[in-house]
Amino acid sequence: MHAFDVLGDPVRRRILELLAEGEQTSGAVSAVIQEEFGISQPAVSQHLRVLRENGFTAVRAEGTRRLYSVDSTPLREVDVWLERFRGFWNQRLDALATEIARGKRERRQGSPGSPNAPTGRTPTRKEK
Amino acid sequence: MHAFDVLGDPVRRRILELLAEGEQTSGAVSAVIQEEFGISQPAVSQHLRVLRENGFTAVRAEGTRRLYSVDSTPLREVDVWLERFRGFWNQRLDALATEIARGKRERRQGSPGSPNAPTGRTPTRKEK
DNA sequence: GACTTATATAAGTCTACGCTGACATAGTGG
DNA sequence: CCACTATGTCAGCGTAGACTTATATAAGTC
Repeated sequence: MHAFDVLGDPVRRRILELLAEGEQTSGAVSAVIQEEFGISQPAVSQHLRVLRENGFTAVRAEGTRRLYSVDSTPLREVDVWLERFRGFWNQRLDALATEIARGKRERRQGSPGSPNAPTGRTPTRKEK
Repeated sequence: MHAFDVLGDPVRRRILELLAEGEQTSGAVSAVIQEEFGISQPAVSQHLRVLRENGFTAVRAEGTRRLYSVDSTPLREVDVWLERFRGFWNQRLDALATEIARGKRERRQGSPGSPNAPTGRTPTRKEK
């Protein structure tokens, strides 16, 4: 299974965002996700299992609790996949700089269209 | 719709890989995808539409043909999302360097486990 | 106009996946 | 031992999305 297949779900992405901030109990993760996405504890647990089984998280027991931490190794796969597109970004930035320089020289045109601002936070399923 | 939602499908990822190599006709893309994934022309066309409508590709007409090119802007969203995990990669590399140095000093241990090699090419749905 | 090629769209089918409620298992403390 | 908390697992359900076949539309040729 490819990393993108795992990350194709907004709940799992959100879980990883939460774990990126630091190790957390299953219950704490579940509380946030239940609140944000309006799904049940077993649903969250299933997502945790997908992440665990695909290497995105590590888990250790502490009494009755399970503490989950992120394992970012599989995310390298995403980064590697992105590599083929990074050249395009640089080209577009170069083109934009050229356009701005031309705009300053000519002093007649309106401002160029601003690039898309990426989403700051993953939208919840409720918002879709 | 988040970029990861679009990229959560292996066909769409493969299409983008093909387009990253250069502009192509719908038909050419379709031929490769049909061969690799064993799906029909309309199925490929539907995926192209998802990509188009979510800004991942640009299309221009040339006679009866449609030429598709990649627009990598939405992929920035993926890159930004990845940002929070990059620190972890560096930590692991630092830890690995330390481990190797320790290994050389002690001269008694086997070689440390090698990191996961990322997949070179996206697996096809047939292979799953 | 009739025909061809190119490919997008429409309408219907099917199943994988994400969900649920119930409950099993593990651990703790009195 | 019992009651409780924590959370993973089970079994079943519903639907979103990926698929199909049929065909509409666009462009070009003779």
